[in-house]
Amino acid sequence: MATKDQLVNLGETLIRQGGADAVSFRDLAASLGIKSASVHYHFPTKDAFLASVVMSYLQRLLAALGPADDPTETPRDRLSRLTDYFVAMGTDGQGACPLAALAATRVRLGPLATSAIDQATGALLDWLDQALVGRLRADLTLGSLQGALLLTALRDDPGIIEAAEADLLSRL
Amino acid sequence: MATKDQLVNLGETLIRQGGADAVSFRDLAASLGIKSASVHYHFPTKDAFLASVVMSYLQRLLAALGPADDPTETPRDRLSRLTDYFVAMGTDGQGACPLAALAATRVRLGPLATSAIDQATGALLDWLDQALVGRLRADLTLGSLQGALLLTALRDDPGIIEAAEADLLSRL
DNA sequence: GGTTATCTACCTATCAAAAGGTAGGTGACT
DNA sequence: AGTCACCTACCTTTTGATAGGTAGATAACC
Repeated sequence: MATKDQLVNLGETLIRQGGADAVSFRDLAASLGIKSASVHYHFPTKDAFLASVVMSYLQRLLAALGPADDPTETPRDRLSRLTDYFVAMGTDGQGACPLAALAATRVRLGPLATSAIDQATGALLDWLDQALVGRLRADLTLGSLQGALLLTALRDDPGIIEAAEADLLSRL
Repeated sequence: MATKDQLVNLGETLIRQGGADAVSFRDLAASLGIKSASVHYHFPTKDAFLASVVMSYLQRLLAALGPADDPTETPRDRLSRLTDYFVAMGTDGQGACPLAALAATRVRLGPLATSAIDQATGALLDWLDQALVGRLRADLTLGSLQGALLLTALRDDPGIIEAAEADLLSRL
């Protein structure tokens, strides 16, 4: 895997566990056996790095979610792909959703990271809005998952995110 | 108001907006017109300060919630006091719940802050558990509110936390 | 083919800023 | 005399960032 991708993946893990300030260019570099100055070769600023992590996460998530308007699927089919993704995050013990972790420190983020988070959240809400066709509110659905995942990490209890999935699917 | 209380209140605001790393002893001191060394007079370490902020928040919240076992009240009466508190936080434009903001950076917190967060979350879940008498899951209820409040701050849309309140109350 | 230029992905060395924390002092009030 | 609530003055560590250099690969040119 290319160094750049390794940096992004490592960054996502660290962000999920401790937010934006849990990742430093020195720590990132040390984990890969390079120097911190070399990280600046791939990402000019930390702001740009955080934005890359967010966009990488968004791309992967959207790919896992698939189309939101496939007429052969039910809203439940589509929603379950999102909840499954969140359950997987709650089960791997690596913390909350990177979006939630960064959102909690939003005033400290630069313009690129802020914009990436807005874009990612918007894209996710748009997908949900289409996928649910009005059966549930997109924002409340996403909020329930984010909150449950946060509590899952805090209490170290994957049962919470699993229960959140069951609850949401039962309401469709 | 005593300096110590002013520090705690200011800290809570900053934490709600940007997490633990958004508050520095220097900034706190400057806001009150004192020096950073003087903050150490009131709180030996930052870890202790964060723990104080959490416990102060918990006390205030529990006082607003009142008893969870008053037989003259319905579960809805009790839950609405919690949701009202979250709606008020979502409306003041000062960010998410301090517990959520700190939980997102949990790996960077010291032992005192970590323990305070665990204690506060536990107390809140216990209260909810009693208040809801099994009608809703305490953890999912709290998670929904935390997630909705996070999204409210992120989207700058108080309508989200208000909808979360309405949704929860409608399920009782 | 051999020279030259450019690009890639790192390096060393260094900087300034911000952070938490400590030691010891000072004036005021009890 | 002693305590309270502050102060000055420092220290160390960590941080993001920059300047400039280098080995190797690739491409361009004659």
